[in-house]
Amino acid sequence: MEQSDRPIALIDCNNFYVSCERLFDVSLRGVPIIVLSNNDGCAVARSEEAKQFIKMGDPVFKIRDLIKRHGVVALSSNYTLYGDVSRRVTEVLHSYSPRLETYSIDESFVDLSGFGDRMEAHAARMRDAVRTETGIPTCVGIAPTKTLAKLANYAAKKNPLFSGVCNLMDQDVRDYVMRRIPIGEIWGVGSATEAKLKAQGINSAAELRDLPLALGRKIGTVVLERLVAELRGIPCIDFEDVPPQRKGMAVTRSAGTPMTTFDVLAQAITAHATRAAEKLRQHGLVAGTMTVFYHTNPHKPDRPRHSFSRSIRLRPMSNHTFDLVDAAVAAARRGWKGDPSGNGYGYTKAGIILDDLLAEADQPAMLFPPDRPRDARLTDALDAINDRFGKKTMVLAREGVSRTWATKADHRSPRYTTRISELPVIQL
DNA sequence: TCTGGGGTCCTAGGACCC
DNA sequence: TCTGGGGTCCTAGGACCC
Repeated sequence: MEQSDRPIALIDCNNFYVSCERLFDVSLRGVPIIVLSNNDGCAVARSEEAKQFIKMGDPVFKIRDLIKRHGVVALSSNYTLYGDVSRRVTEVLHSYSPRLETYSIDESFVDLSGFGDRMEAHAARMRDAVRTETGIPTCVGIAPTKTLAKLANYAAKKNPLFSGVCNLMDQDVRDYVMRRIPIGEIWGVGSATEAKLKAQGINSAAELRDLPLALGRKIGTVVLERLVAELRGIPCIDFEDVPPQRKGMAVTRSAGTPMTTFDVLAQAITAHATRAAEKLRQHGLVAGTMTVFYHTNPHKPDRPRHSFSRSIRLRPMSNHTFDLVDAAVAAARRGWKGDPSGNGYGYTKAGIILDDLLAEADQPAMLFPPDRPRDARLTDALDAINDRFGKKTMVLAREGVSRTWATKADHRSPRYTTRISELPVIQL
């Protein structure tokens, strides 16, 4: 297989969630900031200042001292804001290349073929435009494969010499950089693969690149073999400027208080199934398979543990709230192991996963389709009311109103809330 | 002395990503 | 006390079939 000479750019926003927060609050600039996950459970984004002493994914309760000592501002996440800023960034990028793949909320691959010698200048202009028009700082990596573009982007972020744009189309520059990048930083090398490779004495991106393909497959799977090829400049991961049909979707939540009665669990399952059906309808999809699961806290191995998961075929395929809720609660009941004596299990997480998704219009015709105009009108009314008056204006009675299962953010003790909000803020 | 072989489909679980 | 949520892809192994 041949090395590619077609340049792919990866443009990645710096500390995206943090940068979004700083757009609207100048007092956050220059101070260490972290953004917390949904439940205020762990740090999912860090400013440069915070990266010095807080690791990605650190649980908040373990870093509370560090937060206090360094005057870190800890913010709950605001996904609506990040989604909107992301859309604006993508809009700007689109004016710089017709061929673009939005890879995640803060990264896009851009096809730079046809720019010749001007590709670096073009990338720099693109970066300036995003900065000027949205306020978000970015870095760009350019290389012949996606994996190398990711690597280039990493170098652009780490080494100020690149001034935000690292071009690895040149073999010598690429080799220089790859000899200095540890394998753990490579896109597709997680902790398990990192450990296996290190055991074989492979520590740098350059060493992994030089691994024989067959050995790559032996140590890992075909995935690692492809990764080695990508590091050699042979593209194995397609450029997807048309987003493929999504295969599944999920609604899962941790419970603020462990769920010890079936009633409470059923309320949570009802809420998640309701939301899952809403998501399906929003995307114009129906699902053919639904999986219900719930489990106790896996971080507490000394307590009674139980994990339940069951998949159900939905026939006909459906996006009706009632179909999903009924099936989900019935399935959940079959796995229930709680007992009223007080020795029951405390379930800390529950969720609904939908698979075999299909556009509503492509649904196979049934010989005897169920006649349910009433259900359809009901869900239409439900969506209309919740659209107009806000989420959860109308819910199934079964979901209940106590929401004892809801996440900590909704059910946090007053003191805890106070402590988070009283974290010191340094004003410039 | 000694239980067929080969194909497909499905699912659970692992690994990885942001 | 307190550890996110939502995705994708791959593989091994069981069920089933002829």
